Amino acid sequence: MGRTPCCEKVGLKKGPWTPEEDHKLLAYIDQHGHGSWRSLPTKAGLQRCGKSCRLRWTNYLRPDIKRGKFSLEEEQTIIQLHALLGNRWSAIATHLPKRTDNEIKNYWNTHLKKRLAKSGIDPVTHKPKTDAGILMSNDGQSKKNTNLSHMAQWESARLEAEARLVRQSKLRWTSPNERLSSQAPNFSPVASAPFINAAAPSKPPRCLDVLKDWNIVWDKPIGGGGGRSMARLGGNLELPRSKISFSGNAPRLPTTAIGSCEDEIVKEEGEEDLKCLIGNSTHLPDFNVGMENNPMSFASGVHEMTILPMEDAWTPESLETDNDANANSGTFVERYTELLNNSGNWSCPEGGGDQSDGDGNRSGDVDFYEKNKNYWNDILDLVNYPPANSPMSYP
DNA sequence: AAACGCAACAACCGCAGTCTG
DNA sequence: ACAGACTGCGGTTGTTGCGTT
Repeated sequence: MGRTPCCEKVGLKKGPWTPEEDHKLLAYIDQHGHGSWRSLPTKAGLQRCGKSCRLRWTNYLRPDIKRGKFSLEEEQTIIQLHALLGNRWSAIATHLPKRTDNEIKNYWNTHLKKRLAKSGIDPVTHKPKTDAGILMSNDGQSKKNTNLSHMAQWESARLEAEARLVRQSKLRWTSPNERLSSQAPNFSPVASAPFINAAAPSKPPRCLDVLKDWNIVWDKPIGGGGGRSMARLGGNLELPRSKISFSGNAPRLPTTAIGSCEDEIVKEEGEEDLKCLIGNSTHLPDFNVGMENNPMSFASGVHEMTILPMEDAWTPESLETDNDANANSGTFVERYTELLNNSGNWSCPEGGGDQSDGDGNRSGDVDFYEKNKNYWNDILDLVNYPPANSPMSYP
């Protein structure tokens, strides 16, 4: 289907906005609201197309925009969310109050991406560059290869999950009941989806579906290989694992160790922190999904996965102790920063601190779970109770 | 002081999804 | 159901300012 241009290009001004133009636009919107962007320029006396006005307003003139240097917390959030969401700037922006997607995108492209690259981390995949052997320790080539391989698998799982998410997201919103459910106050769409309500009417699920999908996909071992021996991702994280019965064609990936931040060589300012952040960014929770007993089998991916009542994923104590009380307190950044600060035992470990052997036998399982449980409870709170309109909770 | 290169940021472009008549 | 309008989004480009030579 052909599209007409958004506006008549002839005679319209392009390029940087002048203060006079800004003033006109501000004054008009202040008085009338923006209404239809197409008709706005004419009404406001601007020789601009509506799209240009909208962008100027959205990215620059809006009163609720914070400008200036990004804080460390904001940088952390961007990196973490970028690892999680990729170049979904609008989604990332919803968790950075008063920052626009355009600003975040620019900051990423001009600052963070370069810093990651200098740290030997591929800013696209958030994994060590393949030529970054120097970043690895002397533990041996096999470990290096394993780590890199696992990171690649992780990324593959992530992409796979996102692709399926996109394909199937529409299916989630087809029935009137679903639409009604989505209107429940203080519930993100994912949290208020009808199947969730049916399964757990009093509590939203504890899991961002993408995260769940990643874990489920990633968690399932392939071809034996010792099974799901390690859940340590990026840093020194190992997580309690779930057992999932696939009835469909969910992708199966091997599970091995992944690199930690222990092997850094580059030590420029901020880079160590960045590497650790990346390590954390791939720390995804594992959910005790309990598929064996769930009548809704894993037919084909995200859609089915979202059926699961995620209360099952956590211990009763975790449900009782941390979530509801804290679910909506504090901004995402505040809580995320606190989260990072409180997760030092895996965020950038000295010497790696591998919690698992290669055969899937782990020492200190319970302790580790107890230590990290709150971390993941918190992070799930963050994704389950996003700011209004947050795509973290589904479009 | 001028020229050049680079970084940072604003703005544009075009695609895709949604809305509406 | 369809077409056009509208909007959101991400990639890319253009401009500007600053530092270096």
